[in-house]
Amino acid sequence: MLDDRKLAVLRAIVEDFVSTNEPVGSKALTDRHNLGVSPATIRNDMAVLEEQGYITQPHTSAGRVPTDKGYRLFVDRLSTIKPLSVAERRAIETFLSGAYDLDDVVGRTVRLLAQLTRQVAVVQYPSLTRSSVRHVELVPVAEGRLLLVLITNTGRVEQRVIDVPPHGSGGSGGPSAQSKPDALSEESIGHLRALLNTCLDGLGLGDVPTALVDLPNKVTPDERPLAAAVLSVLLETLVDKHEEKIVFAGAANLAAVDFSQSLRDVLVALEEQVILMRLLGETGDSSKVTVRIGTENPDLGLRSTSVVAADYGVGDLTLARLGVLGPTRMDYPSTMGAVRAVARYVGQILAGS
Amino acid sequence: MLDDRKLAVLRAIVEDFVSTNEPVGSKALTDRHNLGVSPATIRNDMAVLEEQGYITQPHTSAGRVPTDKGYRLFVDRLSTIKPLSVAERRAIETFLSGAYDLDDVVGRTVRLLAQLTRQVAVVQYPSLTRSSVRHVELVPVAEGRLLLVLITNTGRVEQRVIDVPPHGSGGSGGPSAQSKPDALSEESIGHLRALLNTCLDGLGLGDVPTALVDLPNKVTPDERPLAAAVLSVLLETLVDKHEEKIVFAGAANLAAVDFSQSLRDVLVALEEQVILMRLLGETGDSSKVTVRIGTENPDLGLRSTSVVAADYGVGDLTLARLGVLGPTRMDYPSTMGAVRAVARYVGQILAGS
DNA sequence: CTTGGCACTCGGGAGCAAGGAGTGCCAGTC
DNA sequence: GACTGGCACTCCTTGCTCCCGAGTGCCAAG
Repeated sequence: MLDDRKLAVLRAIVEDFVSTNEPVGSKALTDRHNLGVSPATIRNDMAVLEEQGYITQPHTSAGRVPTDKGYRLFVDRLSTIKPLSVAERRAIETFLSGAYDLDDVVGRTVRLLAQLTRQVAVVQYPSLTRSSVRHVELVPVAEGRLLLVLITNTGRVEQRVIDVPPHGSGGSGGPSAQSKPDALSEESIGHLRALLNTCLDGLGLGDVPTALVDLPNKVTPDERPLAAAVLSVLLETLVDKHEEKIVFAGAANLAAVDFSQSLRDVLVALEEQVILMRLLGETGDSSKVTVRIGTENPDLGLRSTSVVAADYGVGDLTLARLGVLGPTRMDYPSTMGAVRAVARYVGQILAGS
Repeated sequence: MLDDRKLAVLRAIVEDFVSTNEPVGSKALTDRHNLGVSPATIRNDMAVLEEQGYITQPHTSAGRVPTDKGYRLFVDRLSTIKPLSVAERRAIETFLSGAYDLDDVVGRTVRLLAQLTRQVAVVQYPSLTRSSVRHVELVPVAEGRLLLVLITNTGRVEQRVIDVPPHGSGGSGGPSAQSKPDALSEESIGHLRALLNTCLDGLGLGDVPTALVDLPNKVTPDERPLAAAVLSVLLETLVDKHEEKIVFAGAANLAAVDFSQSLRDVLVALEEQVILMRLLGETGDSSKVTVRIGTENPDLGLRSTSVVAADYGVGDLTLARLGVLGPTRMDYPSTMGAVRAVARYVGQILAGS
């Protein structure tokens, strides 16, 4: 259906259009690529490509522009991911290895990716649900107040304040709870802390609720209100934070491209966590870069943008996704190379810290 | 120099131009405001205002537009801050009181302010240097690794990983350090934790370094490497985090305004922490809303934007600044009202948690 | 199947005229 | 002396036509 030369023509059209941002005509094609045939022949090929929906012309008497379908074919069959230069790799490595906590890793990653691709970068925080408990800490901060700190193996630290009722109030408090004036004694807290850590150490966050159902039965009646309060906040933390955090950088790069009128839509999408999540898409084949082109995106306002994304994680464990958002008219091979490289390095950094 | 009527004319010009975004002429003025005089009189007044530099005309035969100087006079003498409606106040209160940690407070605040003003909101995280230590926690997370958690009275939580050399290595290690196989025993950590907390509790962060200079002398020789490692990381944390974090939201609102060509400059500024810091400006009179108009801004790319900012804090203590960035053609009274209100509520929320 | 030639189609830019908004100025009035 | 109506003037904006050029589609010939 499409012989080799027609594919070569399509590839040439995509490459030329990406670099010049102008509809490309048959003459320009034969000039810039030595295809060995005359413009007239190219015209015939282009007519076929247009009929099949791979290219289109903005108006009669203008050159051709790839359609989403054309870009798709280009990405799938006509191009290979372009690896980064040695200098770029080294820059990534040194830049990322200077980070000292998770916020910093994510922040540096997103800025790096934006600068590397000259587009908008998006990075999702490592998922809570896929990581496991490394440590739980309880810290008294004031009268009747505790701070719960949850540390995961991915370096994420969650903190929440717990209000502990003075004593006797609440639902299931036994009569003996009133015998002691203060249930927040150092011993009670220490006991509970030890208990939590032995119960939960190394456990996946998804398994925490089941592991803790009978926690109140494992403590003395005195400590029961405290345990109940801690338990409820802990579970709440796991649920609340399930909605994952996501950040972006490089919005200024959008202004460089000519985004017709939809720039506003893109900015709106960037500020809506939910939309961004959907854009990055589901976790796919690990270590595979995925591309969503134009109308393949779930969002209506982003009809003319593409998303290049990949999973990242440590070892076999996928933690989250990161990617790049730009115009459909994008240098896919380079962008895919940058995304893949950054995803790998982030995994390494997270594994090392 | 400028009689009352001329001031009224200037006020009317600013108000009309803000709402219509079109140069305003003498006819339109007499139609929309009953100034009690004819267009011809207004024209004379406008000629004077223009001569003095308060207004200008884009081209002959167009209406007048306020200059930065004109806006300045308007803000300083011709307008009063417009308080929010009851419904708006209530919305702020309920929206902010749902927050559960500092990140969430700041995140909600910036989104709220952006939505309220329909512009770009900027919020600086509460300054570390101005807050005080509420608690220090040490948590062993792995062989030879500790997590240091620093909790401040403003709800900020800083965490850093500490690598503790196994034993004997490092500079000042005495020979006796080798007698014990593991300096990270529970007792050592507990001891150091207690020591840190008694030394630092309630101390301003700026005073931490001096309070800790002789920490190594207060512990047993065994614990000295540990203490030194913790100390150095703690001090480093205070220094590093001095460069304060700042976030923005509402970039999509920029697309609504017609920002000539400088949209890119604005986006660049928003992504540069340093520039944003400078824009918000120095802490001024507490509880006073400050306005920077157009060229009064330090940044060249923001010649046509204004910044409305205010301090926020708990009680008399100023913690940081927040504000709004928009075109010079902005509804100053309403924006100032929103900024002031949000700053107050954030203070209350921070005081309560 | 490829090629050169040729007529055709549009979009974009230049040039021009009409329309309109707004000003500045002047002489007259209260 | 301050305000007002009138009037000429400026210059932006809009709509229009015309022309040019890039690029195509088709056809007949190699």
